[in-house]
Amino acid sequence: MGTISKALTLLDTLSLMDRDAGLTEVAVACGLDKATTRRFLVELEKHGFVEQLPDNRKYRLGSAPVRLGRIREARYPFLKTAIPFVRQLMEDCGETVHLSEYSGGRLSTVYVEDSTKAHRVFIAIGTLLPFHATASGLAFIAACPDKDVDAAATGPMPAFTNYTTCDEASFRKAIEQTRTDGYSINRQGMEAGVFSTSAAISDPKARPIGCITVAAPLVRTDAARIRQHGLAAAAAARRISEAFFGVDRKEQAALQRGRETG
Amino acid sequence: MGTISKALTLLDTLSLMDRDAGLTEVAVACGLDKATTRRFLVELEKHGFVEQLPDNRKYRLGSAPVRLGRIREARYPFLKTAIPFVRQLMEDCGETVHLSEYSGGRLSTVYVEDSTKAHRVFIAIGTLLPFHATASGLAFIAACPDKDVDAAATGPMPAFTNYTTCDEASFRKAIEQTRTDGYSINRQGMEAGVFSTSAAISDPKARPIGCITVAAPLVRTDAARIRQHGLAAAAAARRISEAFFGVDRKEQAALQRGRETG
DNA sequence: AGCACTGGTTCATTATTTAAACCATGCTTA
DNA sequence: TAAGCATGGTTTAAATAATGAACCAGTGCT
Repeated sequence: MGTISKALTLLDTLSLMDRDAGLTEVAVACGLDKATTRRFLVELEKHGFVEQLPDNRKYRLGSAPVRLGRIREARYPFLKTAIPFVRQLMEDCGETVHLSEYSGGRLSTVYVEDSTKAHRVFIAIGTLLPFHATASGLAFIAACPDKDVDAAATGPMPAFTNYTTCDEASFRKAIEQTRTDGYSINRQGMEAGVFSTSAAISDPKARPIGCITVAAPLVRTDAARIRQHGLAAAAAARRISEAFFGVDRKEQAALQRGRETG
Repeated sequence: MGTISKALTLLDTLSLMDRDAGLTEVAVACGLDKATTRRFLVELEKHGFVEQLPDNRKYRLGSAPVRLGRIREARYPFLKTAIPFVRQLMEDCGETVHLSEYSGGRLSTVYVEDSTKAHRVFIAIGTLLPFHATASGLAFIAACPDKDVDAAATGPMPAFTNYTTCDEASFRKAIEQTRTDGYSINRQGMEAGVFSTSAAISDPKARPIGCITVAAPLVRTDAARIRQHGLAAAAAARRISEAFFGVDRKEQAALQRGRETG
């Protein structure tokens, strides 16, 4: 593995830790040598991707990503575009809705709109969504070309609960179902007591870029309601796609013009 | 320079380009070999920091930073805390107000609240703010220990306009003035026709972490008004600091408790 | 067809990264 | 108070990965 990959993996691991971490702690979490870890941390810190607290010398995620993230959002406002629809879907369903984006080979949660109900599902931003064990993953993969389905189907499928689908046949069946329905369903595959439905958000060439997912406590769901959530999610996904790629095209054109004349 | 630094510099250059760039374009912009550049881009893409458009093979900033940025903000909500005060300051002054953060050895703009006036100052998110040529940089450095002032004072000071202060003596004088006033002033040092005032936002141990800056067209300013903006900025900075480090401490404590008991 | 550009790849050379052993310091405990 | 131990941080020869000149292949233009 290249050095850059290692460093970015370190950054990733650090970002998934739920508190500031010491040097050795980071080292063991990444399976790297202490000296190496430190060199990485120092270099990452120089660019603001990591910061070391002056008080206790612990490390944490720095603020450079928020700057870059803002730049990206300013040019390619996926979140900005999607958030209103996420909120709307949450209000329509009354359940926690989350938005995920595909990036770096993985699907991860980038925004959550919490249900206002007392009994609700909690999801942390940054959560990774395995393809086989979540509604989001299923919806995403189902929207991909068959070769990606095959890759996912033949990869490892760790079980997170007793309900996780871990064999290829069931997985492929779920994909088929998702493709015919237009939305995916996952029943307690990732977390016990949670029932999710999801729909992929795709670009104009039908390449998926992320998905929008409704996560409800099992006790509040039945087949009819799930179907309702699923259809609502699919509709929201379609609307986000239109809004996003609509404005994007216009903006691209405007930028282009600006560049050519100025 | 280490490989990681080079890669992050590439990422940085890419983020500062105002459109998607081809391989060779990126390579020359970074002063790297084409092969190296490509290796970097591929590795960065694997982690979502860069994405290659399938249509024209051009590269652009990826979405991983927005995920990491969201994680950071969820834990350490600097923007979330500061934005209301930025907005308030904009309304009070009627001028564009921007918020900057120190990270990776540089001060950069992370948020902008545009004035509602037709004739106003425009600032792009991600803009780098040199210490000697901007009100923000001055405010920040003035809030640092003397050794940092010395480092900045003896470094190179490129001129951006005819008004930029480029000599050590004037720079030090400006720092002194800033320290006594509690806010900094910069008159056309970065851009002709722009007059800015800024105040540093510091942590409880008086270490600055960023600043808040009012940028007005020269024609709308006079000494009294500038002073007014400066004092307002200083007050806003203080309030942000209180709000931020107030909630932060509480959250830290809550997290700590959660960790210990669970 | 030929040219001038792209994006992308190869491979011997070269430089960086690695990790074991090391030091220094602060905290806990005997 | 002193010893022990965990922590952050540093050094080194050995191992590994980065480098870049030369290369191929595709595309659009003359």
